[in-house]
Amino acid sequence: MNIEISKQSATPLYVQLNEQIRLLIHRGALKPDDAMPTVRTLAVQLKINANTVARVYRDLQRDGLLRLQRGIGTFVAQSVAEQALNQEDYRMIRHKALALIKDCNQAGLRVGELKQLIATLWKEVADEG
Amino acid sequence: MNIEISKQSATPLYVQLNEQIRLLIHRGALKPDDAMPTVRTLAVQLKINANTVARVYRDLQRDGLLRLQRGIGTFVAQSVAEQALNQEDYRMIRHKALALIKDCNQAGLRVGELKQLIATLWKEVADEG
Amino acid sequence: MNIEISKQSATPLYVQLNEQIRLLIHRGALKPDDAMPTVRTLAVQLKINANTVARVYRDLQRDGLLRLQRGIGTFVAQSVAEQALNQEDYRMIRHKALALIKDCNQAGLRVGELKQLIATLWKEVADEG
Amino acid sequence: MNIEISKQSATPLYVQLNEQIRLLIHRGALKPDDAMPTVRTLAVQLKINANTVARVYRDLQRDGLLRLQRGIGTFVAQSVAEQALNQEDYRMIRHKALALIKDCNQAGLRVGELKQLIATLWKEVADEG
DNA sequence: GTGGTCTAGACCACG
DNA sequence: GTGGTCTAGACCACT
Repeated sequence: MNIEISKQSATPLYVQLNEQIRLLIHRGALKPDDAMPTVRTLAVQLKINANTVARVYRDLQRDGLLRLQRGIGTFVAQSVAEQALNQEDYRMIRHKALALIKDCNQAGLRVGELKQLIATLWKEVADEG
Repeated sequence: MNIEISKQSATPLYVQLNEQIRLLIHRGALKPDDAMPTVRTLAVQLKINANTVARVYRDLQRDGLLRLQRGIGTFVAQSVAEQALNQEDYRMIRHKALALIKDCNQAGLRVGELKQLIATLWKEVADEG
Repeated sequence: MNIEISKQSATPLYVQLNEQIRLLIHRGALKPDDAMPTVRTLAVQLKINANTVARVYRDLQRDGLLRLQRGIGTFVAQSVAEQALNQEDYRMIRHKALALIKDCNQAGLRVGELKQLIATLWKEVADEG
Repeated sequence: MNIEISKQSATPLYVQLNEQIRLLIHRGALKPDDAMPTVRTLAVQLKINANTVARVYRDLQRDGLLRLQRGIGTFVAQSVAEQALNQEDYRMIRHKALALIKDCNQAGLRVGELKQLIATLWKEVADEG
């Protein structure tokens, strides 16, 4: 399932997990009607509490990305199909991100600074149009 | 001074501010012996509590990036000179980051997903080499 | 049979079904000795699990509204005759409820708020007299 | 503050509380920028757990009805002004609801049946247009 | 065994 | 002292 969570990060666990699943869905690694791991299974796997996983699943259901079925399980929603990137796009993004990361590493920037830079630039781009 | 903080972000204010100042120092926008705004000034400017700013200044002093002089003010440490990127490097990083952001925007990725991707890839790169 | 269940509702399925059948009985749509659909039939129709339907039938038998005859089927109890509203009364209640709902709709109240209001007022009325 | 919760109800506590606050806001009993009771205060008052209150506040913030300020408190959002019923409308709705409740009482309908009837009729009205 | 609600209580970020 | 996150664990609704 390839999900990883850092307990050290300043970013709350439930946000990390949320974004991670969103990404998996958007890049097509998770497809409509795919079964998600059960709440408890994923909790064990990530070594976090089941409530935290449940909260993320609930949030993602609210946003239309997952479908929770009591007594059955959790599935990727169908509405998600339109949002998926094509493999090409994702590979390019990943490639560029990797290059950027290597540059930062070499330049002595820490990951936090890069994230902060991205947050700032993202806002600039958004504000401009 | 060009510092911005988002109260909506899941990232704690003090982390955002910390990383932002680090970045300004590393990219050379803040140079050794430059005077930082006073705790209160910055607090007012960012509309956050002075304690939060003070905490960040303290943390950055502990890490050797700032120099607090009681009764006088706060200054960028001199030891910092070595860590500064040359303008060339920073401009390149910024440029690549902007391109990446535009790609993500076009592909429909949210800023959180990009940050998460970067966190994941950063970890991969670090673990490999 | 005209029974509908909402899987989205916060109200448990078994409560919804219970109340729905009670209402059908009280308003005279179901009369003494009428045959209820079999557990399985109703389960299929409502797209819920047969156990859930069975539980409701059992509860309603306990309350004297249904009569379960093993190997034959489920029937509306005869004792129920006394409780039936006359058609006049039911039509009036339905009419008033419809008017109320339209008002709420126009006023921008959501169904949950109306239900909550009714729960609150019902309690007030009960407590007073 | 006039909020009441029933621990017996089949409706989850957090839904009851959510709807109750929504109603107070819509009918104008809570106005923009009014301070809500603190999470812990309301929890004590209602004799429920603070997490449950916090969840409701969070949900209502997401829906734009409340504004949560860490370290300060919780306030009614300003965007809410447009949604408020005028007193006239609310009084009428309340009046009609009371009349309906009395009719049901007299006719021997239980509160659950009335709620179910309303849910059903509401859906009919919504589906028709 | 699946998701859902609720509790009690610890610890953190912020003012 | 305020809201926010996380845990551990109980009990419920549903399949």
